[in-house]
Amino acid sequence: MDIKEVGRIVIAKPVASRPTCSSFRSFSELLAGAIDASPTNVCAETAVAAIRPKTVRFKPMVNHAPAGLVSSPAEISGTAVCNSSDKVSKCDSKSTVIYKPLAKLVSKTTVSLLANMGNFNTSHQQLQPSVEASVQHTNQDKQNFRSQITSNLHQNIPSHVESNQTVGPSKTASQNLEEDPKALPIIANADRPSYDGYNWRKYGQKQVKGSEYPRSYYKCTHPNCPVKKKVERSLDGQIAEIVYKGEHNHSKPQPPKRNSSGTQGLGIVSDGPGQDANIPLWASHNNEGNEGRVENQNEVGLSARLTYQGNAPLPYDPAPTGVVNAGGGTPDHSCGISGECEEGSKATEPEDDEPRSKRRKSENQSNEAGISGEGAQEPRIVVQNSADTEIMVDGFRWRKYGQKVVKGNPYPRSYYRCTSLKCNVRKHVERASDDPRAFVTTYEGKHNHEMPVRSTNPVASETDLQAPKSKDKR
DNA sequence: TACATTTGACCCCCC
DNA sequence: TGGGGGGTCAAATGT
Repeated sequence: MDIKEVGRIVIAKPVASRPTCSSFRSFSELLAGAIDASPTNVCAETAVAAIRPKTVRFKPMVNHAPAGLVSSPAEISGTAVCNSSDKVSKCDSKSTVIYKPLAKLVSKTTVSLLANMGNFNTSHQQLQPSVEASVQHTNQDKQNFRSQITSNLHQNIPSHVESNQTVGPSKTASQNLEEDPKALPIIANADRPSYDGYNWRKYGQKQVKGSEYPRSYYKCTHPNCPVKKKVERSLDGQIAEIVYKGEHNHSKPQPPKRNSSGTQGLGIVSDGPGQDANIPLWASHNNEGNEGRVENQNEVGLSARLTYQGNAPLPYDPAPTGVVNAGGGTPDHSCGISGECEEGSKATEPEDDEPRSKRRKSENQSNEAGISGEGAQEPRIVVQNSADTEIMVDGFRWRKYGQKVVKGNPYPRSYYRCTSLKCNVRKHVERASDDPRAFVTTYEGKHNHEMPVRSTNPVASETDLQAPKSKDKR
């Protein structure tokens, strides 16, 4: 334990003063002692990094995937110990800290998210397996809902990795870690892929009326790409809604390629630029920049939603089944993850490209509120396809147990419940009555379990997740 | 030094 | 037509 303590100190405070402790041994030694099983070499390297007096920024550390995610001292403390290859599960994303000795901006939300992500593997060694798994999974998903897989292979790759429970991300998704690009180390260089697979630059933030939290505005960093998105947070600081505007005129940025060592590409930057946001990649794999609305449940119990304004279908959230087939902008979205193509066809309608920014938002909000109210009433549900629909969205598995046309909305509302035992979380998804392009998902309850698939944890972009900053910053 | 983020101010749209 | 609010710009600031 002592050793552990020592290691903690070193990592957390890579200051020159540290060596004063007479009892200190070299970091590598300590590590070696603490971790018998782990390869000494690795430890040594880690130690060096930790001790390095100067602050090492996350960006460079692309290889250490979850690095940015963890910043809490506790996590940090675990880093040294965790490097042992055998203790992957325990180490999780903590190792990240090593690269970020300094306290970085991590919102409470992020912290909680991270906590939820406890299982998320952090060290690249550990990650590698899971990452690959994720990638494979991703590819599979793609195949499931994409016809143009070949051309777009890169698009989904980042998604899963990123996808960690964000928000919410959320970034939510969030991812979740979508929000603070800075905190989200991986892949966060010039290109900061968010959970939706694209790179965003924040160009504005504004306090919106009626919202306690600021709305963040992002632009796709791809040259000449007109796509923008705005991320809103709910009262609890979680990403509540992400609205995309415009269509990407390019494919998703090539995700960092993982070399044989599997070090690269581990990082997932939440949209937020993350942060954004936070919508989990998995949820947005198909989010090819189009407009539509998706939602991400970064935080359990959170009612977050993702909206696309424009032609684009909403690929990522299977719930809005209709989205997938939307003929609009992105032709490549064949069927949703859930494979509910049929439903999609029902719900799908030709969508205009006309951006409806401002008004749309307020309208959607009102719709959402209305929806929530109805949901509470437990409307009679007509069960359809109850057996065949088990989908994974936002990192959780959902089973569709009903669909119903509710009053005031010509579009059917689909009801889903979490497939996890003992979990009573439910959600329903429907198109906004006044805007078929918008999907509103309402969650009820909180998950009492972790995400079934770690690799898909949404990571919210740090930026979006951050608590509203006071203007005194300057 | 370069780049990203922050944030006050301005512009535009809708009611 | 004016006011309010959302969206964007761009200088300042941070990393």
